[in-house]
Amino acid sequence: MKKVSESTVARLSVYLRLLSERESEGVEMMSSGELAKLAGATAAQVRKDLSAFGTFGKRGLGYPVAELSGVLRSILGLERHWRVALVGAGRIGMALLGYQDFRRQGFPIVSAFDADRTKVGQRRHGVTIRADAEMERALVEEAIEIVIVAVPVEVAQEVVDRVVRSGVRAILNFAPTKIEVPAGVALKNVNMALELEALSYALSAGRRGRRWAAGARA
Amino acid sequence: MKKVSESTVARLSVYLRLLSERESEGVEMMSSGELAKLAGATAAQVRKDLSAFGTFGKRGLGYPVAELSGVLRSILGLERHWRVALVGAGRIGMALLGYQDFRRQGFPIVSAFDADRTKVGQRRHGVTIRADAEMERALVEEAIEIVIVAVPVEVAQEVVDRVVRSGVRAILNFAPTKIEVPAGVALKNVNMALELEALSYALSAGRRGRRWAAGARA
DNA sequence: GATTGTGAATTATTTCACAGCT
DNA sequence: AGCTGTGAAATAATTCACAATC
Repeated sequence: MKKVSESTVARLSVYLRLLSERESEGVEMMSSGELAKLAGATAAQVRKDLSAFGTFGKRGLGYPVAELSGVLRSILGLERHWRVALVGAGRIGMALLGYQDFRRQGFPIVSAFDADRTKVGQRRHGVTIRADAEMERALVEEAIEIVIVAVPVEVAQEVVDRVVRSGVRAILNFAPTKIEVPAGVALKNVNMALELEALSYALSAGRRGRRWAAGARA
Repeated sequence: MKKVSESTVARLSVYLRLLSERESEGVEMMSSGELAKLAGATAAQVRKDLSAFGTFGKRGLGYPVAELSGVLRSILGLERHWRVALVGAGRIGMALLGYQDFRRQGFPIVSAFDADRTKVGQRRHGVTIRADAEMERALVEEAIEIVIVAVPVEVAQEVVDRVVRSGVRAILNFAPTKIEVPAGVALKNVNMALELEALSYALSAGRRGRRWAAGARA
């Protein structure tokens, strides 16, 4: 089994989305070229990405759409649901709580916590917000597997440390700050400020007449 | 002027945040090593990143914090405010409207649009939501420079096309789909589903005993 | 003595190109 | 004939290592 880069994993998600669409349209086979075109990649890249996990295509024909969807779903661990908890029920947290797509895609938010007394006890989208102090116990008892951290920058690292100590091994962080996690814990960041700044750079660099990469990391 | 990769630009944002913090604490000089440690990079990388834009350090001493902050702010185009509009006032869009940090960081959302009749006319966080049909004209008249697209996947490309035709050259897309923009238009994506799937992959791969990159793209 | 700036070396990622199936 | 799977080649990103400078 080869080592797999983060960009490869990101592309697999994209491929899966496209394959699922086509599958529901009744398409049965798809070539690496077609898939690449839709995904904004090259045919060779599609094949290399897949080749890290096995050989799924039929030479001369392409890939069986339904089968490959299944394989990708399995590789990405999307055949099951993951129990997700939310820490921090501010504006972003609340919006995520209401975002039904997460549930549909296999990431139901089953618990939510906040340090703000006035928020505790409120029920939102089927989840009752509980006190921050109850977090550790609940994460363990409810077998939470992924935690979404949407707390202010100042407390983000501290909250992550507590989450990690509770045995959670996957964290999605929305706080715009560098978070440290021990090896064996997966961390992903969503940093909107960073993306806006990259746009600001592109606009400024453009005006200065410098060429820049119009980034398309999906 | 060397070409600058997207990851370099992302790191510049991180450096700037750290430098600003230290600056407010009264720190005057900082070495590439210190900065790297805080940023989760290497000293050489910090120096390489900066060297693409000029030479700002003093050998034997490090970098003057205040000066370098200023330089980075200038490089990233953060010395000015950018006029931002929001298209799509659903859960995510509304949350972004209320997110005061954007305003504070120089990205005030000055206009918002939605196709939903019932939302039009509502005032939220100082911005009145207007009809989708008014978008093109408003983007031009109000000299909007960055548009945040938070509409459903099905209409995202279409909305982006309209935005681009209105002369906007920077787009932050929240719809989890591949968006095409012409050269000269900067596009950044925030795709929470993708990040969750990467976490799912990491958890699954971990269980399978495969090593994986616990990605820390900030 | 410490730290920068930067070519050279290394490592990672992407693309090429073609033998091998269907 | 068409398309995959994959080594080899090309390109990109990162790290090394050291002369230059403060």
